[in-house]
Amino acid sequence: MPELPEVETVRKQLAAEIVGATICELVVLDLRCFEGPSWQGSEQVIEIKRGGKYIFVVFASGRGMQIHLKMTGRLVMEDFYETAKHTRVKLKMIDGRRIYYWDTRMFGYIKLVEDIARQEKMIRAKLGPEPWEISDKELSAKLQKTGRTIKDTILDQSFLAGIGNIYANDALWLAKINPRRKANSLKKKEVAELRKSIISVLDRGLALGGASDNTYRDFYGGKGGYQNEFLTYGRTGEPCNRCGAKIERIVVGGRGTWICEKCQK
DNA sequence: CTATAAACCTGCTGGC
DNA sequence: TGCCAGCAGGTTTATA
Repeated sequence: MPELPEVETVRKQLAAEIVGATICELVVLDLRCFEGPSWQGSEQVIEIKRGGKYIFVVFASGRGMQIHLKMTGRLVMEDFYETAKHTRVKLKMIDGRRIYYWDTRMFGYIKLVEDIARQEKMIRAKLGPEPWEISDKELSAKLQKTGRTIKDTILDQSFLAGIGNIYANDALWLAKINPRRKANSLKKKEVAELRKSIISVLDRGLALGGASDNTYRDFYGGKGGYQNEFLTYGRTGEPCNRCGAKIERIVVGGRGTWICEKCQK
């Protein structure tokens, strides 16, 4: 699933290809993946930003696009997508190149807005800090305020931005914390370990270009590499990398959760 | 405040 | 081989 490392990988690639370029047409193939007015004229791209799992494409005019890949969205510029079954939106540039928004399940979208700076500000107001923007002390204080499970809490985008199910599972395993623990029961040492672990798995994901467990692909249509290094995610019955006990699948907060019961107390 | 569930969707998998 | 229930999980919205 596109989480922070996957979205950041796409953002970087998108920026490298289209900052400075001009988009002259946007064709909507499925209305469910598009919001906003119909496309008018040409727009030069000046910057591609990211907040949590959101991408913001900034135009010189002040207008722009907010993009969210949700579960199965892909932002790609491979020719294959010109005629692919699930291509939902096409973007054409004056130099002839094309960008496609592809999404099987259509949860994601491209949203065209009049004032992208204002839109970005609005979204950011709802997002918590990214994991490296918060100190152990601040994180401890925030966690003290909630009795929810630690896994639910770190998956909450208004608490911390960017973490999804893959990295949440792996970070908790790395920190040796049971996902069912209440957030306010974590000791300071555990909070520090958790923050370090979250940053560690996100950095690893970033270094490998994300996780392509099933549907995720980068801007060039390629796969990431993190799926080959999952610590727990989806590894039901496989041995724990630390102690060799079997990884078990449980459900926390209604979501699939993988843990080593022996390591994560 | 918290918790749970449904809704949005399609494709894949497991059981029979 | 085919059918169907169940599952995948980011986010919003509704309900308890």
